[in-house]
Amino acid sequence: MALSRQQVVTTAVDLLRRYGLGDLSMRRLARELGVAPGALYWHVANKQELLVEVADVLLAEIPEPPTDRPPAEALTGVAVAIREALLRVPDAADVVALAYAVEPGSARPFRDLARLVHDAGAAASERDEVATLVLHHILGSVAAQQNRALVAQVDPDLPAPAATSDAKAFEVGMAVIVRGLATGRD
Amino acid sequence: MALSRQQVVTTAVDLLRRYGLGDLSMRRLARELGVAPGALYWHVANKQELLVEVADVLLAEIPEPPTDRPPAEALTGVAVAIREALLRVPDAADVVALAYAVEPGSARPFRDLARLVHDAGAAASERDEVATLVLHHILGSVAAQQNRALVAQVDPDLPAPAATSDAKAFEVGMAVIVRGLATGRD
DNA sequence: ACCTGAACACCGTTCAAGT
DNA sequence: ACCTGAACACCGTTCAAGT
Repeated sequence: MALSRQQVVTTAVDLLRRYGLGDLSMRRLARELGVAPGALYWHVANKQELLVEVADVLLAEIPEPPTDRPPAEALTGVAVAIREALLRVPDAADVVALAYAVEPGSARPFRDLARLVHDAGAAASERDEVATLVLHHILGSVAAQQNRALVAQVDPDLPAPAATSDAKAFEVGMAVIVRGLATGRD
Repeated sequence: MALSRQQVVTTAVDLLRRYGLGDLSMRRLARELGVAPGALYWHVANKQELLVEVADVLLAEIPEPPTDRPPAEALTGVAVAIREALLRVPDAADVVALAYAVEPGSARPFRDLARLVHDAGAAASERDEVATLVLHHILGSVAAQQNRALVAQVDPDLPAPAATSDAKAFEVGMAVIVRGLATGRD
């Protein structure tokens, strides 16, 4: 049966999940699908477009935030949930950052962030800016942890990964943001 | 005369500044230096090590913060200065993020950030965590703006770059952080 | 409509051999 | 000590030609 765009994207996500961005090449993907490399370009314009599609799949899998908690707590909750979801996929931070450059704010988790930032007390005029700050904190935290793991594979004379202290550091940052929000309310 | 490690790094920085990360290949660098690709590997272990060296050069060029301003203002000042310095070099955010994974907190501008975060009222126990938050905000902001410019080259049917609104958004984020810091003081 | 074969113009890295 | 030549195992993308 004929190859489909869906199939290409799904297999790409699978490859990313299993081996990381370094092994997600158009040629490797074609091999995985039992097809010549050129065939992919009938379904997808180029690799960048494919990666945006991959990022959309990853973001769509992030659970929606519960609605029964106070706003500040809920905001930290989604931020942590997004962070943990991305941490599970190798190089997810890089892939999502690229997608975010192409279509900023279009993914659902971003819109969740913006809404909760507003509920947590931000002025309407600052909603998107603060949501972006939270997003940068998430992506930066995930990228740092994932890149550190990647570097440690090659260069094993570095400080231990210490994932729990990364999580702690992330929450300290979120607490500062939440406090800054509440203070800004008028 | 023989090639030196310094020369390799300096030429790499030059290539990055002029053409971006996409044209900073070991082979292109060797050509620029009038040498065979293999020669580079006598001076540098691999490309990753070279990029860390390149990042160190970029960070070393960032001016030191003035000491005559109130701490909160000085903190925002360095953050803006680091952001502007990195914005001038294509793909600087990616390069610095990689270096940060290898040697977190070793570069001088990072230490400046941590010191000013402390002066601005953070508990000593939260100093590095908040400095990291500021760093993520800087790198995220720079990466978003630079990747957006890069994408616009290929895909010219997107919203205009709007660099000034990026700068505004960055300062809104810094204001939230600074407020969150002051509130946390005891 | 969908895919293959083959090419084009590249990569990072290694390593025997030269000077 | 420092570098070349040549190779190894790859890339992303294009495009005539096939079915």
